[in-house]
Amino acid sequence: MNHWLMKSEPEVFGVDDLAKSPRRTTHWNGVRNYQARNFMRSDMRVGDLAFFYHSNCDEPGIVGVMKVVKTGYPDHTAFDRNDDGFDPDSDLEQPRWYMVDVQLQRKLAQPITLVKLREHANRALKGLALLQRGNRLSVTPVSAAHWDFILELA
DNA sequence: GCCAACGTTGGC
DNA sequence: GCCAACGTTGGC
Repeated sequence: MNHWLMKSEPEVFGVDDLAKSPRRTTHWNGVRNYQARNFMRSDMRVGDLAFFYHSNCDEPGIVGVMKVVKTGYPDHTAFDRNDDGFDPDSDLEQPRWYMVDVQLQRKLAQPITLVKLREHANRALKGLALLQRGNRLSVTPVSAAHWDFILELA
């Protein structure tokens, strides 16, 4: 089983939105970066676990744990002219963008803030993609060791 | 294939 | 709102 970290801006779609979704499940649409897409399209498996990370907000950090419940399939919002993620170059026959379905397993009682994670950047969390200099990928892998360590911070 | 211009991300 | 980092675009 693989582990992941997936970013979302809480003002757009936060952990509370997921908690309120039917079956606490949503399709993770809107990823428009090839590397992040590749992770979703090719590497995510049903049963994989992912941290829900709030980005671009007052207190960036991990706020929940999700489970992948459906593997990669075409992101239909890329074909929606009225969607922010509309991509006129995406081809119905050969979709460019993919998404997965994720289900909220639990919302953390306390967020694990980016500040907190950074405290371990040079030791236990050395190499965590989220903490790499300049990293902007919205979907990144998390090693099993990092995953376990972060959960203990919760 | 190079690379300047441009747009986006996301922490601060 | 600022701006560093990075990805993409497109002219050459």
